[in-house]
Amino acid sequence: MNQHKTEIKTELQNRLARFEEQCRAKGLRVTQQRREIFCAVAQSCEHPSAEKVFQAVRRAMPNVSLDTVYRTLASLEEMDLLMRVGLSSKARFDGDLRPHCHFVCTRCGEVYDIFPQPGEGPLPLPAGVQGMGEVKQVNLQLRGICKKCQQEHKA
Amino acid sequence: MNQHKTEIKTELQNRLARFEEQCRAKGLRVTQQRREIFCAVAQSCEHPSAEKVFQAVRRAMPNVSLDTVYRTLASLEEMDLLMRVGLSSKARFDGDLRPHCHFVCTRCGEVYDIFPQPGEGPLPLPAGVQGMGEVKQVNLQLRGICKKCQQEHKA
DNA sequence: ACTTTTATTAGGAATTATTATTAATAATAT
DNA sequence: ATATTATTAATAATAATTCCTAATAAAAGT
Repeated sequence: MNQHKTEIKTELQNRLARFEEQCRAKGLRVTQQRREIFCAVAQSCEHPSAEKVFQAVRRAMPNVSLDTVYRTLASLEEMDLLMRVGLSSKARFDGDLRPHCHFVCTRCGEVYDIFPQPGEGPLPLPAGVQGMGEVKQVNLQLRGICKKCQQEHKA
Repeated sequence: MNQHKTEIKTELQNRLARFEEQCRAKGLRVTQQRREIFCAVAQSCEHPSAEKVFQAVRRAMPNVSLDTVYRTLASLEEMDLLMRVGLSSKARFDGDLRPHCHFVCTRCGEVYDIFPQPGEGPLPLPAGVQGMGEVKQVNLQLRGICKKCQQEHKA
C-alpha cells in the first residue's frame, strides 16, 4: 500500500474507510450486509426509502432481509454515516400557520415550536432553489436532544 | 349580529370562519366532523398525531372513525388550514452529509437536493433555539410543486 | 318544511411501513 | 483453528395509513 495508491482512492472508498472506522469505534462488526447497505445509500443520489435500499442490496445479496436493512439504516444514522430526511414514523400536525420552525428531540420525539424573536426577519431561502419549482412552504427543522432529555440522561 | 359582536370574536372563531370559507371555496361540505377535527388541531399546541386528534375528537363525537380523521387532516392540509410537520409516511435516507437542503415535491414525492451556491454561507439558526437543547442537525425543507409536475399539470 | 342529490361518513377489512422473536450464521478475539 | 457473541434471515407481530361499501347527512331545489 504505497502513497500513490492512497491518493487516488475514490470518494466511495474514503467513505467506506470512514464507515469501517466508525463501526470499530462503536464496537460494531463490519459485516457484508452493513457494507452493502451503506454503499447503496452512499452511491445513490435519489434519497431512497428503506424498501429501495432493500431492492438495491438484494441484487448483490439475494438473501438480505428487510429487517436487516431497517436495523442497519438506523445504526448508520446513529453513527452519523447517513441522515434521515424528514421526520420518522408517524405524521404530526400543526394548526399554527404563522412562520416558525421546529426543534425535534430525537430521544423523546417531542416537537417544540421556535418562533422568531422580535426584530428577527424571515428565513433567507437558499439561492439554489431558483428554477426548481414553486415553493409553497418553508420548513426548518432542528434536530437534537431537548433540555429535558439531557437532564434525565445525566441522572 | 352587530358590529361589536364581530369585533370580540375569538381567534378560534376567526379561524373557524376561515375554515368554512375555504371549504365552500373548494366545494367541500362543512360537516360536523370536519369542524371538530379542525378545532382539535387549531386548539392544540402539541403537534398532535392523527391518533391524538382522533382521541380528542372522540370525546365530542364518540363515533367518528379514524379514517375520517386521516381523510380530513389531508384535506385540511390541502386547503392550507394546517400543516404537516416533517415528511409524510415512509422514511427517506440521504448518504450525502455535506450541508444542503431539500426541495420536496408535494405532488410526486420527489426529493431534490439544494446545495449552497459559491459564496453562500451556512444557514443562520433562529435565535429562539437557545436554551432548547443541543442541536445536532439542521434540516431545511422547502415544499412545493417541482418543475416537472408543473409542466405535466399544464398539459 | 320536504325531497332529491350526492358528498361524506362509520365500520371494518386491507395494505403498507416498521419492529420484534428466535434459531442459525459469521465476524472478531483468543 | 476455535470459541465467543454480535448479527442475520425468516417470519410473525405491530403500528400507521388507506380502501371499500352501505348508510347518513349537507346543500340545493321545490
